[in-house]
Amino acid sequence: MRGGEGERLELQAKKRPRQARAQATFDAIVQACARVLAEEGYAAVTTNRVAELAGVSIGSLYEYFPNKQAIVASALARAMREIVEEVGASLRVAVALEGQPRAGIDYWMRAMTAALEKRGALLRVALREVPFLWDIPEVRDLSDTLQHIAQEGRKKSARVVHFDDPEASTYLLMTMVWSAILQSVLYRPSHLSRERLTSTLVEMVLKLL
Amino acid sequence: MRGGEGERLELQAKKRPRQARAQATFDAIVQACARVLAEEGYAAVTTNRVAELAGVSIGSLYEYFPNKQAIVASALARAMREIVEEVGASLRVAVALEGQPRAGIDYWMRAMTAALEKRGALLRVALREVPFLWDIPEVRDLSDTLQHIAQEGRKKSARVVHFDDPEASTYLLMTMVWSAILQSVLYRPSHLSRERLTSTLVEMVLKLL
DNA sequence: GATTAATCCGAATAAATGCTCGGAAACACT
DNA sequence: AGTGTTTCCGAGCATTTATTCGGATTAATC
Repeated sequence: MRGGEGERLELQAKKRPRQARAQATFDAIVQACARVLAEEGYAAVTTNRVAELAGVSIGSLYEYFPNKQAIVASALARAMREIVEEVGASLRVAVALEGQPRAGIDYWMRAMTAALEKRGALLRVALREVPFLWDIPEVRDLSDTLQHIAQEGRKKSARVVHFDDPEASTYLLMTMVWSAILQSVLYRPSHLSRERLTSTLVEMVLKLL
Repeated sequence: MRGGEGERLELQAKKRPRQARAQATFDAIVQACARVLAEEGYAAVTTNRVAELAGVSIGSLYEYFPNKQAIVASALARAMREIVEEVGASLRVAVALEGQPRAGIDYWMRAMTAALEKRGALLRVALREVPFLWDIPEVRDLSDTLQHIAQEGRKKSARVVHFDDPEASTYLLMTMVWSAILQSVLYRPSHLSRERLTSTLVEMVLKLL
């Protein structure tokens, strides 16, 4: 019942399922946890609720996870890996559109938006309510991973950021774009449509390159 | 003991302290709560802990607050009001520096950074761990308030954002700057100094105006 | 078919903690 | 000093909920 400070939490899954049946319950648990998180919030994630929704017994949870946090961590780590994969793939497409910078940037912005939008509810809860979020390796590394992706794109592209400090400006550009998209997904500003924001964002990025 | 979904939480203080003695305990409670939040995290905020640190009895807490959440809400609302005030004040200074846009932007960026930095630990916990954060009016309105401040600055200044959609681009610019600063305060990227980031940020903003 | 290992079950346990309530103490006002 | 109001106290109640454990059930292996 501790929170998110001193204690070292065990966030790894306990044991690998060996039989197919076991793999199914393992997945059911992780998936059920993700659903409760997204639909009911972190406070609703009780071990009993997750077990119930997964259709397994409470005892089975502790067969594969050392504690509640490890279940949540598994669910969130999975989502992060998916996001990184989608964002990375979209960058490769964008770079392939070398000839038309606007089209490339546009595609990339929209892909990032889609990747976050698809998991909006989950991300909202994760970022706002999960106390040990930043103890999850996949989350902690996300920022750096995105930086790598951005650097990679810059190197392969003809366009370059031309400011005094290329590293700092690349970092900032990526951070700003990512934050703006995330913000609009999480906060859902009512007076400005997503479409309007995206196209304006593309303009701004082009101007900064 | 509920979390952050369906239930309507009472986040207002219960009753106003009438005597000076009472005002002192009221303040002590709010301040103690802020300290526990910033130094030990939300999970450490138990009614007993706050009472202890405030040097009052547990019973006294419930004299002025209907529940635990109201105490946390009071502490955070106070911080938000202070931030808005500081950011607003710094904008007025920046606008007064009309002649030198670079100096004005620079001053403003640094003031925002300072305002957030000063409350870094508190903000980190608030944004990452407090489940009902967005039910607090002062927090919910923060984004809009910042938008107003930005619009105000734009109107009073000679420089204008020149993109197809002035409203969207102003919104995005403010969001991006705010997010980037907040991000760097919360995340503390080790490989890039605060100074480096700030000056680059100033460059970028100038380029977008 | 017998034996071993993996998986699943769920009532019971144990601990944490938000909050109440009856009464004592301090204060304001006459 | 007397009276009513405000403030303060803190042991105890009530509830929630993470986790255990002994044993039943099913699958793999010989």
